[in-house]
Amino acid sequence: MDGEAPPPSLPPSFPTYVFPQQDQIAAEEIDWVTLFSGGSDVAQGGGSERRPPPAPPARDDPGGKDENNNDSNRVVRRVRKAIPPRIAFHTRSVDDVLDDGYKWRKYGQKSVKNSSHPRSYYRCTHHTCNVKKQIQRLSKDTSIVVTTYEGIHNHPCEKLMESLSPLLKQIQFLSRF
DNA sequence: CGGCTTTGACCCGCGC
DNA sequence: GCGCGGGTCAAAGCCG
Repeated sequence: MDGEAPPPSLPPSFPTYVFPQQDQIAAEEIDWVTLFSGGSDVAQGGGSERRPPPAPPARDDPGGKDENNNDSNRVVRRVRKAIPPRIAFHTRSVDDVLDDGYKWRKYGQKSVKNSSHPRSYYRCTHHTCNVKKQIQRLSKDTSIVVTTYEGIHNHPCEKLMESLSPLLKQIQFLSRF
């Protein structure tokens, strides 16, 4: 498509954070109360918010690919509408994925209704971290990328620690005197 | 060779 | 009850 409008008077590599307006982001997309009241474990794996399966329906798997109770795995992963803390913001950038310092692994992509651009699903690669994020480009303004974070990281930012480690070492060294 | 992306299939929630 | 839309899984392929 050649109708790609370049960001107006903005360096292409410099993301600009645009706070969403009320009519652009649904209110429930930002659960500030849950967010600031330490509701991070909602998105963690150890939460008790898991769907209680009293009697999991014996789904017959046509593929028969589950040899070691894949059913139970699927049952466990289904979370009842727990509404984890979510932060959605708009970013003006030519890059779909903005580098926030964390490492993400893509686990899905889906075309959504009312949008010509697919929505991408990412998950934090840290073993103990369950944070997810969705990335979608606005159909109205293709220079705007909507990033929705779900959950809170329970580990330090790798890149941040990487850049800080020399400084920390120096501080430790100096603190011995 | 290990990690990541792609992509089709599957499952669930919700509205009608 | 049914269909639609959204979210996730997992196998296969790709790449450094």
